[in-house]
Amino acid sequence: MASMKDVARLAGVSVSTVSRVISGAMRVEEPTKKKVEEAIRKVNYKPNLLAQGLRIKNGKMIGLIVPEINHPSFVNIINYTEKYAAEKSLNLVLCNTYNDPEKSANAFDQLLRRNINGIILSRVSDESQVKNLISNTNTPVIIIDRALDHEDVPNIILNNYKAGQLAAEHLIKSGRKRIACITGSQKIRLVRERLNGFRDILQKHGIALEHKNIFEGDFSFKTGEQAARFFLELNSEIDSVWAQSDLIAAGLITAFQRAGKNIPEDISVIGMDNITQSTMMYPTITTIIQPYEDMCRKAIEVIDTLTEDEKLEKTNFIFEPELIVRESAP
Amino acid sequence: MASMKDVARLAGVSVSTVSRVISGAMRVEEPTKKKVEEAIRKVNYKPNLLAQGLRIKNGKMIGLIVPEINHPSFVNIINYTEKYAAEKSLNLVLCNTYNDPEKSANAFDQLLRRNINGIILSRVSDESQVKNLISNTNTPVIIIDRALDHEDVPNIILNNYKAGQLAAEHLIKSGRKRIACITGSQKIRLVRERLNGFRDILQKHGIALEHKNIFEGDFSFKTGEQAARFFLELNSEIDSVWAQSDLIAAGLITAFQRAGKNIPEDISVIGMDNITQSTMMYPTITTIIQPYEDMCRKAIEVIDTLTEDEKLEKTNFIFEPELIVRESAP
DNA sequence: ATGAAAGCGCTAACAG
DNA sequence: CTGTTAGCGCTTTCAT
Repeated sequence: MASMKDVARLAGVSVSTVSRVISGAMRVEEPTKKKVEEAIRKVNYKPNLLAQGLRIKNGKMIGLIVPEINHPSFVNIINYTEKYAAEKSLNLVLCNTYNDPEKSANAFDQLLRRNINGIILSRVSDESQVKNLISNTNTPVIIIDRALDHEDVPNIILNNYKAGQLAAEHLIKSGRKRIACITGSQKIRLVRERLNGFRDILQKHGIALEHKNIFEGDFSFKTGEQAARFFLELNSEIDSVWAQSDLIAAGLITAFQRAGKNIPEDISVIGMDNITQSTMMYPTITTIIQPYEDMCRKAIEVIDTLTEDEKLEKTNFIFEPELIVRESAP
Repeated sequence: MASMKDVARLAGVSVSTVSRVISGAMRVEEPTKKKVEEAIRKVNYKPNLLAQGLRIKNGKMIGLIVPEINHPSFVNIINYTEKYAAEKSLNLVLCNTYNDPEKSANAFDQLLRRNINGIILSRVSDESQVKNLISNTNTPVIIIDRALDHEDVPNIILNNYKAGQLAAEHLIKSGRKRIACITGSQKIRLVRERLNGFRDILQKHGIALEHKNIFEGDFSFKTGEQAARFFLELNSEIDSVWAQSDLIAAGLITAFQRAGKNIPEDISVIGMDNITQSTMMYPTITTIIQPYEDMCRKAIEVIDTLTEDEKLEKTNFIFEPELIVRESAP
């Protein structure tokens, strides 16, 4: 790869002149500019990003740390983060932590050592540890998809209470009465918020969300299967379920079908996340959209303004969910 | 972030000494070594990777270029590539091209400008363009999941002919006679190879793969739906199908179910790829495994030995597929 | 065994 | 407007 020196020699100017025509910031005489540009073209010169990054302390990359790659929600986040990073000519470096605090710390370190522009943390599991990592640096860090009680750290989250409300309203509107809910771990704040929104709307319509109709698991397909088995064995008379993730919903639906139930006739199911898979089933899954694309765009945007040393007017960004009606709960 | 200079000052030695104790290559007196190590710990020093990368011309990263992120096969590749890269302390930088040649070229450039250790290209669409990109550099480039007729470029591929054979053998063994196949674009070599393997085995058992029972599309869910509609309208009497991707298989199955067909009783379906989703359906999809994990591990391994300036004994790595029997074709 | 000095490729004063 | 110089943080001769 050609370096700036090569270009300078070929154009008969100094490296600083080359640097100037590239940056475009300072004025350069037309003729010299032309010479330099031609030399650049001739040797197909592209500035070395490591040298540049070292010098200006800006690696032109953004780091994305997720606990799991092969999971539809994170795939969305990865996809959109890459998209909007690329739009700003930032490369995406992707780190998987497998929920392991040591791997998280490592990833964090590695990124900082690359003069990274900013780090996006997705679904961090251990709140205290994150605080530790973050406090050691002034590199922009932003949390997406899970709120953190920590001033200064920008949070990009969904209005999860509203999500629960949307689900409940739809079930009620379609005449369902014996309603169940399958949640992720209730240690997670957003899980409780979703549940509260769901319960409040039901209550408002005089329907109680019975304790035995709340099944707590994680956001996985397996949880959906387990929940279905649980309700079947209980001979529970539920006529509808809200699953707090589409993966849970998929697990539920297939397990119910296997047991001979018809979805949505016997039991209607609403999911959440609008993962790609939710349109690739029979029935397709009625779900609540998380506007991942908007959220990721905002994340990149925030990092960008923070990189320019500008202040952020606010540090919490809340996005609104939306219901999509499909076959599993018409 | 503390720099080497800070450590040196604190330990009362020169930067070169610090560098030496870190690299561990050269001998350093015990006492000085101790002092340096303590200083490192005290300021929590970590070498800056840009400076290091610039100096030794080794960015300690590997680049992965895919045409699409939100696709189960690529998710697998991303996942495993990250895993084995991380094991060697290499960061993964992920680039999405959307099958756009210009974006591909850009991604390629950006990576090279980062003194990247190696580039993994997945499912490149335009062969000629890739050759162009590759010939301009001596950075290791390896192609995964699609063969390229280009000496010097290591290829990591599946034995696709064998995959077709496995599918055919299973359908025949389970007594199916009126057999169909849904393929990706037959411009792609691996598609033709799969088809050949499939056809050859059928022929060997005296079963013809009729032309009207071959449906050509792409590897998508939509193709599966279209194919199902095609066979239904034709009132075709097929009793089994091999879909060249699980996504196609999923499209087929749901579309057939919607039309009242039972899978596998009426029509049995084999897919390919073993995507996560294939176990999350009812019925679960019988499929052909691509050993993505092994393939990605090999990719990293190849880049690693090429980075060490060692020669490669061979440049083509062929992996063997495996049949997994599940519900859709017992 | 250790330090001084050069240089990776770039940017940013500072002169002129 | 342009060239010279210093320096980002590191590794690697080259001396000692």
